[in-house]
Amino acid sequence: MTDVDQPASPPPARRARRADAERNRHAIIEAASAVFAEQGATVDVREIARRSSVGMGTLYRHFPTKDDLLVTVLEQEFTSWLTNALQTAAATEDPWQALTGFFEETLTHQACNRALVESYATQDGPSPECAQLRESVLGELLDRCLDAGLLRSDVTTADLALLIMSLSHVVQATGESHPAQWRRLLRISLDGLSSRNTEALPES
Amino acid sequence: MTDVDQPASPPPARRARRADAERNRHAIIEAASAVFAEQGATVDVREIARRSSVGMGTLYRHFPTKDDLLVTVLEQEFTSWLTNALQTAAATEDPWQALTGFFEETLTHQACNRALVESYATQDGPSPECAQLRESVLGELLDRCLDAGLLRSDVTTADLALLIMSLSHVVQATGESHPAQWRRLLRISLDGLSSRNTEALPES
Amino acid sequence: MTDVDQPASPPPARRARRADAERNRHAIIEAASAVFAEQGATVDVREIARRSSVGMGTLYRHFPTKDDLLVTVLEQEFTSWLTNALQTAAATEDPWQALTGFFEETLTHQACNRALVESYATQDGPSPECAQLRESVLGELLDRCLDAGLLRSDVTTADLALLIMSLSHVVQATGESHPAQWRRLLRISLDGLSSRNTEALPES
Amino acid sequence: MTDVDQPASPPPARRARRADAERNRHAIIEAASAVFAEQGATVDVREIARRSSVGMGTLYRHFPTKDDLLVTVLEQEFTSWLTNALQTAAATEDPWQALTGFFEETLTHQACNRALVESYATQDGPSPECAQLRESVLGELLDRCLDAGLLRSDVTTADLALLIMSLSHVVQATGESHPAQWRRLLRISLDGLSSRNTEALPES
DNA sequence: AATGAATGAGGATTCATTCAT
DNA sequence: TATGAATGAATCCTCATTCAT
Repeated sequence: MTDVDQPASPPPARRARRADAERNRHAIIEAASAVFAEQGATVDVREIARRSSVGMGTLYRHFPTKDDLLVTVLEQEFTSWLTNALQTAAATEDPWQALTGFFEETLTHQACNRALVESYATQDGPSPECAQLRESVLGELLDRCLDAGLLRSDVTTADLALLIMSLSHVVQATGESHPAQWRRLLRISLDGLSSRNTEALPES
Repeated sequence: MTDVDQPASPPPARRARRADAERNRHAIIEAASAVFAEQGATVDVREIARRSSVGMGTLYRHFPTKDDLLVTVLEQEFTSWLTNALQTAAATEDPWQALTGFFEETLTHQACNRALVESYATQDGPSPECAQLRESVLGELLDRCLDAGLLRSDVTTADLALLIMSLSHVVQATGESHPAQWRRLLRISLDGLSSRNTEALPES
Repeated sequence: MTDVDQPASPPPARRARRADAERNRHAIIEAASAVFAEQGATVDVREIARRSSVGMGTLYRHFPTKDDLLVTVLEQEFTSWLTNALQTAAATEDPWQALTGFFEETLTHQACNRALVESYATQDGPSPECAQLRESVLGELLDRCLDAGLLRSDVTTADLALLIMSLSHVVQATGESHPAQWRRLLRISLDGLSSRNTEALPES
Repeated sequence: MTDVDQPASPPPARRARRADAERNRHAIIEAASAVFAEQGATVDVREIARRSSVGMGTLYRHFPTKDDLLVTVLEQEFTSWLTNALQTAAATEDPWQALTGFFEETLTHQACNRALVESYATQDGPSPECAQLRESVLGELLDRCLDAGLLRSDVTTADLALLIMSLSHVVQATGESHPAQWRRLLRISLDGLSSRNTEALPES
């Protein structure tokens, strides 16, 4: 009776293989994530293979190109970042606090990720999906603040995105030597966004 | 006495060599400056040799390392930038105008210089001398504004330097697609610096 | 006795396995045949596995080496070619017609088979059996023509075999751009074989 | 008096360098020629570098691509082959003898050159210039024979070119084991070309 | 002092074959 | 027995730097 609907006790070999491969894939992404973060996007692919204890062939089976791997890693980092941020923001009642917290957390996290920050240079995110997700997160945060009259009325999500990008570079540059310095810049920027400033921003 | 004013008929070979060498050095720096600006610090050294119409040997005689050349170029760009900025600032009566003008000009100029902006990532200037020079320029601008009560009283030159760095990245990233976007960020940042914001900045 | 005609309700696993294996083997050969023909002997083995819907392991269980597979495919193609040719020839009364028909058909068929034509480069057939079979087919055709006094008396089967080989390369090289060109060369060669030419061929 | 117009006794360094580089270039081509001939176009570039006692960089300085090197080698071999053939043909009074001799020599030479023969598979010569040159040599030989009424009147240079190609493969395949066999095929083909055969060739 | 050719260690990617499930 | 993931040596090409002339 209790066995009804229970899938076959010894899981099919197919599954097992898949699980192993999936584990490898994860190991690769994990290693790549770490290595890219530490050394930037120019690292030797072999370093990633080594760290994930995987042969070159395996790596290239999962990611046909170094760049594919990089994009995958960045997408994942982006997504997890934004997903977390969304939850945290949703859990925060005060709109201003939500916005501030989002910046704090974002910058704290991206501090030591070279590849992530590098990626800002060429695009505005690793993929359209990520850009879209970021757009919606920023839109949410922005709207709440705007509705509460806390921000200049003409601030856009693009402004916020660029703010993150530029402050990320600050975090990266000062991280080791002056780990707290970027918070001053953040404060300055946030103060500049506040509705206390009434003059219109220039057209983009 | 008799030698005075005698331009030796066969001009001293030494001097000629020197002049030649100096000309070469200049050509290399000029070319490197352009190439680094266009393509970033990763360009092939041969491209620089080609553009300066100089052999590799000559290039390496003047600059024992690619990095030496890069540093020299950056130093020069830094210096000329800051020197000009100093003059312009001195010629501007209004302290606030001096500060904003400085940012405007700086960012406009560095927009298309990839290597220069890249260089912010690793250090806060190519050399201590440059850092010192920047320090004094920023100090000058800052002090005038502080004296006039235009800025938050706890803003530092380090803050200003990082602001330039962060906005430079914005300029670089948006330059092609949205050439005017960075001015919005600049306005936001400057507003955030103004003494209208009374709260103290966090300790660095 | 009682067992006769009884299709054992649970069909013997052994036999089923065998049948499956045989089916796989066929699928592999079929796919390999197509792929080798299209792309030559250098194709990735994975392409063959893919096209035969079989895993790499299965493929390598049946053929321990890529080359084994290639040889098997070539043997089969050789055999079927020669078997057909033998039948056609037997059904053709006129000896000369039989010979020319053989060449026509052979070359038409091998036109698009890259691996087959490539294979001529290294050996004179994929296996001794094939060589033997070809020998007998060519011998048959040759003898009938010789008996009828249609060919130079010192033409050998080796000559005919090499003629096929050489014309196959022509077919391959001109197939796409000048699909009819090889028939000119064939005519020339056949005319050169005819007994109209009385001079002896050089010793090999 | 005798010194007038004499270039500077010690040849300028520039020349020396050039000469050395030229020597290297020649060494590379020589080595590549040998290696390609022996092992075909798929050899490792390093083997060529090794045999020419040159670093990889030097090789790639002279030939930006493995294929460039191959093409250069083939062009050179083609050109020298055809140039020689042209001279020999011009020195041969009898048109038929000229044609025969051309085939003999050509096939004897290309016997052991794998890459050269391979090259026929994809194109009809390494470059348009070579094709043109071959066209003119073959045209010359052909016309003389046609004028003398020795060949079928509808034989074309394209027929001759394909004949060379196809017989080259024969030479290659039989070279080691039956070094004289190809001459039989050659004789057969030439006999097939002779005006003794009056039937028209099929349209191409 | 100038030239530019030479060097060779890397770096990304492929593919025949093996092996755990 | 079938599967397809894993392996890693091999391959083409680049580029900072050195060196003979």
